[in-house]
Amino acid sequence: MGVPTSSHGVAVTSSTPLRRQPVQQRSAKRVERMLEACASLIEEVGYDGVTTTLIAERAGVAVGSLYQFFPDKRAVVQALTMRNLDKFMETITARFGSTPLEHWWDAVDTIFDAYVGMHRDVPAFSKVRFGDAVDMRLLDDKRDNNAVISDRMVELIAAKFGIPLDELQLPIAVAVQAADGVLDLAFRIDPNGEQRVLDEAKSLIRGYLSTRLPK
Amino acid sequence: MGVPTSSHGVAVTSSTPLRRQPVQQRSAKRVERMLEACASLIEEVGYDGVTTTLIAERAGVAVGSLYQFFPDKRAVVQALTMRNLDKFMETITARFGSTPLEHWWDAVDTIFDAYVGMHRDVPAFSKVRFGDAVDMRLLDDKRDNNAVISDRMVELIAAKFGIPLDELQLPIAVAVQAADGVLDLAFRIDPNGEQRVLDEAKSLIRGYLSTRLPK
DNA sequence: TTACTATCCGAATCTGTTTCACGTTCTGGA
DNA sequence: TCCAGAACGTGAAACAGATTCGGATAGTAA
Repeated sequence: MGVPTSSHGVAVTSSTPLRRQPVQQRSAKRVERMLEACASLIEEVGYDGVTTTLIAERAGVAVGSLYQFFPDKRAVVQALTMRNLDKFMETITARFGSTPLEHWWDAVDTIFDAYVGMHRDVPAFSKVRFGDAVDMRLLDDKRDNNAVISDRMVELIAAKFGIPLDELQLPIAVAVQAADGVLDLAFRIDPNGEQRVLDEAKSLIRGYLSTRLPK
Repeated sequence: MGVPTSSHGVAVTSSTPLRRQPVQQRSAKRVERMLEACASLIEEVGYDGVTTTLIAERAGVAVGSLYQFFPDKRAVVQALTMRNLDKFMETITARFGSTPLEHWWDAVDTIFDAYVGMHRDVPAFSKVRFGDAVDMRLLDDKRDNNAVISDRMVELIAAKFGIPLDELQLPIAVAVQAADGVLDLAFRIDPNGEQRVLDEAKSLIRGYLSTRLPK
C-alpha cells in the first residue's frame, strides 16, 4: 500500500490544505496574514463566529483570494494547526538537543511540558485543540496531530535511549492519547491548565509507560 | 451559586435541547422519529451530510416541526447523545445490581465494558462521540458526558466500596478522560475497537487508579 | 515591450438553516 | 356536545454564510 501511514496504523490524510502554493512573495505574505487573521478571530469570537468574509476582511484581502489558496474554510484552520504542530516539533527537537535527559521519562516530561506551554503561549491553539467552539471536522487533524506527535516521540526516544521502535509505538500512541484526554479536562477547568490535573496526567502516563518500557 | 456543577468543577450546561416540550403523545412520537431519523442519517452520511431538511424528510415531518421542538440543528444531535447517555446510565446501574463486584476495579471494568458495548451496539454513537464528521460544537456535550459519567461512577463506587467521595472525584475524572482519549484511538483504528488498544486502556486506568484509590 | 502567469477582486450564486403567518388537531370545561 | 385556547403541523420565504467565476491587475522572463 502506498498510502502514508502512521506508526499505529492510522492513515495520514496528508491533504495539502493549500489549493495552490503561493509562489510570489506578496501572495505568501497574504496567506500569512490570512492565517494570522484566522487565529486572532478564533481567539476573539470562537470558531462559530469566524466567517470567511471576516477572515478576508481582517487580513485586508478579498474573499476570493482566500479561496485561491484554501479549498475551503476548514482548510484555513487546518493550516493553522499544522503550523502550530510544526512549531511544536521544532520546540521539542530543540529541547532534546539542549536539555540533558537521563531517562526516557525525562524526555516524556519535556514533551509534555512543551505541549502545555503551547497551550499557554500560542493564541487560539487551545481553542482549536479543545474546541471551545470549533468545528469537529477538525478532529481529523487533531488525530493526525496526535499521530504525528506519537511518531516523533517514538523517533526521538528510540534514538536517545536505544529502545527498539516496535516496543515504543503502541505504548507511546496510547500514552499520547491518554494525555490528550486528560489535558482536555485540565484546560477546560482552567485556561492555563489546572495544575492538579496536569500533575495527574504526568503521573498517569509515567506510571503507564513504566510498565511498558524497559527500565 | 445555583448553577449545577459537576464533581470536578465544570459547569454542567443543562440547556434543555428542546425548544418546547412535546405534551401530546402524537408530538412526542414525532420527536422520537426525528431523533431516529437523525441517528440513521448520521450513520449513513455523516454529520456533514445531515441537513435539517433531510431529517424532517426521513421523519416524515415538515422542517418547521423540527424547529418547533429543537432550537437548532445541533440540538437534535445533542438530544440524541443525551438519550444515549441515559441508556448508558441505565445499563451500568443495572449491571451494578446484577454482577458481583469484588473490588473497585471490577466496577471500573464493568463500566468500561459497558461503554465499549455502547459503541458497538448503538448506531451513530461512535460517530457522534468520536466525530467521523461531527460538528465540534458537540464537544461541549462530550465533556458533559464525561462529567456525568464520572459523577455516576463516583457515586456507584463510593456506595459499593465505601470509599469517600472526595478521594474518588479527581482520580475518576482523570481516569475517565484518559480512557476517553485512548478509546478515541481504539475506535478510529477499528470500528469495533482495536482489541490491543482496548486492553491497554483498561490496564492503564487500572494501573493509575491503583495508585490513587485505597487498596 | 510582449506574452504569460500569478494574483486579486467582489458581486452573484448556492446551499442549508431558521422563521413565520396561517391551517389543523386536541383538550378541558360550560 | 360545543367552544375557546393551546398544542401542533406546514412549507414557502427570508437569511446567512460558503464558494465560484468572469474579469481586472501585477510580476516576470525573454
